[in-house]
Amino acid sequence: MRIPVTERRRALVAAAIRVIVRDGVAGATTRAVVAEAGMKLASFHYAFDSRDELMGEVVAAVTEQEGTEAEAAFLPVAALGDDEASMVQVVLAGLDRYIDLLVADPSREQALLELSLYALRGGGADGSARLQHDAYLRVARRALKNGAAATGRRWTTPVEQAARLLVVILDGLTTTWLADRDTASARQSARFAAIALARLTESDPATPAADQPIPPSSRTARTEEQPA
Amino acid sequence: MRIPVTERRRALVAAAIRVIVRDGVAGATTRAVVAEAGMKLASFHYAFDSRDELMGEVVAAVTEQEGTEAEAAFLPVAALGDDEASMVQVVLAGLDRYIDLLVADPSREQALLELSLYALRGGGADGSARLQHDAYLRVARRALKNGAAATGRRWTTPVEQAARLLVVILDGLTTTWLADRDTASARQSARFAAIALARLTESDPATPAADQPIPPSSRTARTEEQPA
DNA sequence: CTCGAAGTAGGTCAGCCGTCCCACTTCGTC
DNA sequence: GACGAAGTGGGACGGCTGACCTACTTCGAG
Repeated sequence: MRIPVTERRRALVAAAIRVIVRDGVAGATTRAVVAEAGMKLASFHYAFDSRDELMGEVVAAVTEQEGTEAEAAFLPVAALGDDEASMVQVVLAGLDRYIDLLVADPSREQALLELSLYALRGGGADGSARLQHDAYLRVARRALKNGAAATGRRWTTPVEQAARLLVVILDGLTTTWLADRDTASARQSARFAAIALARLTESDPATPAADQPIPPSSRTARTEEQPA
Repeated sequence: MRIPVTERRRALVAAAIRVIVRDGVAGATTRAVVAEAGMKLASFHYAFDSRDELMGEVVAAVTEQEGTEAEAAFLPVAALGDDEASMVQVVLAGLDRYIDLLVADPSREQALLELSLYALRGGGADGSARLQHDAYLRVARRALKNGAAATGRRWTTPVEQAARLLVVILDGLTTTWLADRDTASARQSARFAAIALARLTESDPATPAADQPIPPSSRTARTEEQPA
């Protein structure tokens, strides 16, 4: 089969991610990756100079796709009232949606963690671990801004700090759930975290509703979509 | 040199931990470990049946020693008043002390994370990852109980839930700081977390002070020991 | 002193790793 | 249809891995 280099690189990165999810970073040998991609070993070194180069692209690709997924988990918040309880619901809905993702595909999140540690140990020569973290921070900041806007509230603390706290919570929820697989407890922890985050907001007198005016009482809860 | 097997095992486990801290789990080959321990390869297979057996003991040893360290970080809390602010100080002092540990020896905490993921992937045939997590939970529960007792407060939420939240926070602080190395932000996150945890307590009318009666106003703050 | 057990030394084994290489085929271009 | 470039095939390389094996030394008990 004749495949242009660009597409072959893409296919190899995708195959590498699949292997890493299945067997871990240590299992992602050049042979395992090309086998997963249905290629020959020579094709690998035709598309990439080295395994490290492949892993670098893997980290980048995974970071990007994780960012968009996390964004999807946190973005679709229905506008609610501007009381603190509504803010709790908004944050909790996002956290619960993230836990859904985590429970649905645990080995994926574990692979992400392994990749972070790999990047941290200088695997990605540049500070790719830092880039990964920054991407999460950016998503968290946007999500928190949107959440506040949707409930007509504002942050009483710099959004950067709140966003970092959200990342801390997300990371903690992940590693802890991976260790004990206790979904109910994870949701309980998420509830506490949501309350804590919501307390960092107050009703915003300037913008009582979101940008576009929304009937303030019609669309209510509906955050109970039987999580597990 | 003639060394009894038991002690040789201990020495090899210690050497393995040192290698893992320095080069990661992947770098902990049998040869690297025996070189670190100043032994010959044959001595390794005389003391251990396989590398997996070694790694099992490494995980167990690290779990235990981490537990005692975390306990040391959280235990020495001076008794304070029974208001919420005091409770915040107590929790924050523990978190700050943990961050001190983290900043002082980052590669150690990273090694711990790598070992967790290794154990998670069935490296430790039994659920050794679960055991690790349970050990942390136990320490967290004890620390929170002591903290409440020292300030004459009680938990309005089951201590198990609060302890799990503390573990979530600890894990999150660790992974996040490892990614961005932003100590000031980490302490800021810890402050939010401490406030959130302290809110889960209330003044306990039954025991206005700790077990031993302590002058309720004399010893105050002293939690500002210039952290970093 | 003797003798078996405990521990040591050094070499060897098959297997997997990343990387490289050269002969081959397929393609686009003139 | 010729020809150089782009891409493929299969094998080979040295190096490192975990594991093993046999000869040797040292110890403690009798």
